[in-house]
Amino acid sequence: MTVFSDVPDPEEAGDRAALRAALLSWFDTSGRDLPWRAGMEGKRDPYRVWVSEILLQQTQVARGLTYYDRFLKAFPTVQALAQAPEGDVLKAWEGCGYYARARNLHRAARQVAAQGFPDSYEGWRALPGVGPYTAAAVASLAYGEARAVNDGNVRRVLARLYAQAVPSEAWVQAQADTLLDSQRPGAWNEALMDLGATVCTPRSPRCGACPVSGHCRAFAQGRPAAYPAPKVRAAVQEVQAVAVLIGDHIRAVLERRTGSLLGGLMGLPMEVVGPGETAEQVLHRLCERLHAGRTVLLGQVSHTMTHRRITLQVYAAQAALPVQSVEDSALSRLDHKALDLYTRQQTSLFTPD
DNA sequence: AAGGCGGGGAA
DNA sequence: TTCCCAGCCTT
Repeated sequence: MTVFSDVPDPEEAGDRAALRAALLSWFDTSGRDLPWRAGMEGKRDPYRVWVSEILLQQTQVARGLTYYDRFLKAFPTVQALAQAPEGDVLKAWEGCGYYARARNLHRAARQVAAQGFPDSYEGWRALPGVGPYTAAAVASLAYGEARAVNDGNVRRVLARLYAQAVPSEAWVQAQADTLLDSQRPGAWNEALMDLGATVCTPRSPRCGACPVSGHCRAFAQGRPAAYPAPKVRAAVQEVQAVAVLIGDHIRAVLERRTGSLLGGLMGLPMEVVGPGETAEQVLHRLCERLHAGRTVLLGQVSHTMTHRRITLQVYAAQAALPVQSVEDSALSRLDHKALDLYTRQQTSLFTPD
């Protein structure tokens, strides 16, 4: 069937070739200059590419830049990372979130230090913390393997090119595989992601600056921002908790958190207020466990973590327990907020309202 | 297939 | 506020 209008058909082979050429040409002149992109195309340093990809999972590039520099200064090679204690690795990651990334990266570095770097998608995929996206990124960028990445940028760009409101993971991967430029897989993957991050942005895409708007169905429809449809997200859960500060904001009693939430980090002794419980009861339980006495309320802090909003009552207490250096420990933002109350409390003693 | 996992930027 | 960010792992 012949189409007489000038509506683009990005699923046609000739159009795909033109689209590849246009996007790669744009990338060669307008791609981002990022520190982990040093080295020859398709032959980058696997360690640096790997670290950057883990850091950038669910983390914007602007933020990743700071941590990349900090992390590589602390652990310049995979051997240095493998030999470091986990606490040091988490300290370098402190504030970046999703701390399982750091712990998995550390575990994987110990495997790589012993066995060498994998040299294929499948080999990378077997390392902890390396999923389909990261394996494809490292394989294409450091080894020149023809693997298409599928991340949030790729999903959005492809959803718009094909006007697909609800693109499934399988659909995105299939389109990305078909569109991949097998001659320059690394550059192609970066080009698609750069386009998504700088031009084909979520809220207000800059279609006037887009090198492939002529191939885009969403643009032809005049409503690029309608694709993809927003994802349904779980409601934020309210959580009440109680913590005690034994010591001060420099040295305090800290416990290692276990489980999936903030697991591996250190923090103030803390307990959640369960249903049907009062904060007073939880404080009492906490003090019994620590053999602590003489509590005084320091204040309250709140902290939102995507899926839950934590309201924390913080009490100063005294107990015969060893304190640790706050500066040398990896703490969550929530614990730093709680520790900040100590400084405010001291100040207010001298400058009452 | 769905939910959990941090913290912050942009609109 | 809302939505999203170079995703991965567990259930």
